[in-house]
Amino acid sequence: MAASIIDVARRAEVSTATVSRALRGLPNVSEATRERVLRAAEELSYAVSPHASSLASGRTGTVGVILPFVNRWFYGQVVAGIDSVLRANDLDILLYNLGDERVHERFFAHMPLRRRVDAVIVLNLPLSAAERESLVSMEVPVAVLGTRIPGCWHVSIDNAEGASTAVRHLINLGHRRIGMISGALGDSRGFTTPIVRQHAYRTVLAQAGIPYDPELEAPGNLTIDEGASAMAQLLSLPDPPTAVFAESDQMAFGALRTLGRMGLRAPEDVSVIGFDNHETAELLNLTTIAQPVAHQGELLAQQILDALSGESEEPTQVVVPTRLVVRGTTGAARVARPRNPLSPRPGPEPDQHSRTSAR
Amino acid sequence: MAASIIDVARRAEVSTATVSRALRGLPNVSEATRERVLRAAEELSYAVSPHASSLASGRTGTVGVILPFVNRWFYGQVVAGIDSVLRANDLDILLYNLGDERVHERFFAHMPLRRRVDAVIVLNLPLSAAERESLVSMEVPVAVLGTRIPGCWHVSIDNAEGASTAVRHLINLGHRRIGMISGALGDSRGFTTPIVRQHAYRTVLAQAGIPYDPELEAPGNLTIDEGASAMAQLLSLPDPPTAVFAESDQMAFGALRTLGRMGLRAPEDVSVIGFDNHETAELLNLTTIAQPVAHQGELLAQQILDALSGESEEPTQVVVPTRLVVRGTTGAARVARPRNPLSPRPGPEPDQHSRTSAR
DNA sequence: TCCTTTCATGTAAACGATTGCAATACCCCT
DNA sequence: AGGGGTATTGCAATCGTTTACATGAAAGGA
Repeated sequence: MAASIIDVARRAEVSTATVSRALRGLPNVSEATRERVLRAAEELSYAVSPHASSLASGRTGTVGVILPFVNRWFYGQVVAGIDSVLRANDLDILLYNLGDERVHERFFAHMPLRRRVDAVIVLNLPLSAAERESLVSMEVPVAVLGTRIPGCWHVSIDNAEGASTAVRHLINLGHRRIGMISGALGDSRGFTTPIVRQHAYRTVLAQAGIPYDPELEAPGNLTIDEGASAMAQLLSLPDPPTAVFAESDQMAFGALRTLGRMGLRAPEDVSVIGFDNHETAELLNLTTIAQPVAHQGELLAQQILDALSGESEEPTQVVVPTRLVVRGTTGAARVARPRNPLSPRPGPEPDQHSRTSAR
Repeated sequence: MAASIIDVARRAEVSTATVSRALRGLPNVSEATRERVLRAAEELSYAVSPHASSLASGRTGTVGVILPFVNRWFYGQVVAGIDSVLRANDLDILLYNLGDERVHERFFAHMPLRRRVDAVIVLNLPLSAAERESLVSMEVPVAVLGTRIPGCWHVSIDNAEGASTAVRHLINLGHRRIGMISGALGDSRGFTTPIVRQHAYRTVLAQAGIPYDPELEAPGNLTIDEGASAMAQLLSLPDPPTAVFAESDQMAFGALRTLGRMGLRAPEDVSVIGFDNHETAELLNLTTIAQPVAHQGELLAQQILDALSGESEEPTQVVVPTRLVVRGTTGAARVARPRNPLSPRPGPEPDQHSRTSAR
């Protein structure tokens, strides 16, 4: 059916070895021969069998990408970034969506990527120690987005810095009662990113001398709907926040929806800041912490290329900067104004801690 | 390094043939032997080499998915749908993003999927006749979303029906001057979906006796930004539309943004209806035509499974229904109201054509 | 008892490349 | 003319399975 290397060899009147060399542009093939082979291959519309090639050479020309969601904006962007640089180097993408817990378990039980890919890219997946172990035991370069794994390449943003900036932005606007919609998941799987951001939130508040109130932290699970209910929960507090930091834009969108449905406005009634700079953030005029999403994908892919080409390079770790994008949903705290139409409360006294931000 | 089938055979004291049969659950293996083999494989933590297996058997356990964008909501949803059913049947996904024109060309020049996948799923890609040809010449089942290709499996929505419903909705609300933001691309590649929807728009207008005005059709290229400028263009007409049908929600979002920035409101000043029921549509309260996106992915994958299992089934073609979702961005035409606060213009005289909708 | 089935297993030939090594041819020096 | 490189090319082993076919044993029937 499809022509094999033997057919090409016969037609070009050389051995299969020469065909192989000629086709892959290896040296030590005379120009005349190479042309003859190329022509023969062309005439037979020959294409190498990737499986045979992989079997013989050990290389697969494929990179496995494992991630928790394919249908979320963030991951789509990252994959697009990965794809663009991998494709340019003729590497294919084998996609593994491990969102479902059982799929996740099966994946690590059988390791279907074993001998199947030249490298692996892991996007933001919470992995147990044993799972990390089996990942590195595949003996191929692994690049990880988000969490750091010893021996693996690594790309991430500075989540602590980004979250701190967000909270500081609110504090600088005069807010003292600052809520947070966290991405801590209901299920047991531990994404680390939300935790880091949450920690930064607490730290910055503490630095500003604002007492910690666990009621101000509502879990949102990173979705619009959950963000909406989290906001509803926060607003139902006896002393609701005047500003809210949502750990993701999606949750911030939900928060804005709740606000709208309750007849409240941002930033007049409640300031809202998100995280990601989702494509819709501009549309909704959401203040947020921007991170270069697709670019992180490109960086991961580039690391893979480095690992694959460079003989014995050490894994690098790159941290890309975040950026505060001020739009319309954050504004000065109402306390700063003479009249305080909503939910009057005792203004907390400035305390003894140092404070860097202006009031 | 990694154990091979020979190691397992040795340890279980059988031949590799028996190992192969035992491991794949083929009949004609005694229970005792099967257990022995399973144990040996377990102890060596043996995993079959997919490449060797593919080479020998001809099956790859992989399905190629080719699409024009990975980072757009629609495609993410579809891929998620595909993934869920393919994964459940232990088929892997090889992702090909052919958004870039040069990548597209290279793809069809080299056919890198040839002998590499058991089936192909094509998402909404505009293909030339020659390209369709090379696709079917791969001799594997092909399932296509959107356009119909002879000999291929097919899933789509009824675009004409959906678009007609959208336009009829506006007409029923009393609108006579109805603009359209079309997805017709600037570049030469011909996605068929936008064209079908555009055609339906014209047809329904004609049926309602509304004269055709090419100025009311603005190209939007399916993005938020382009949708925004298309809306700006429509609003700058001497006689701007009172309602706009955007061929995609993304473009509708852009349209809403333009409206907002110009101080206009939907539906009071201009009614807007989109298409897709994008996750953000609910957030923005956008009236739209809903289509089951992820479900279409599942259907495509299911077709592939049918094609792969069923011996000689004929390709099926399934059309899934769309649904009008009325939200807050469409409302009765202003003309129906006594006062007309914005952009007064010469009310077009009722013309001689038949008219079904109330004024 | 002998012949025919049926079942379990082994043998060895694909599958379609890559690649280390050997072999040849050619060139340049001395 | 002879010797040592160097650039081309071919040979054949190898990668790790699957599978058609052969073999042999056990079982069943007449």
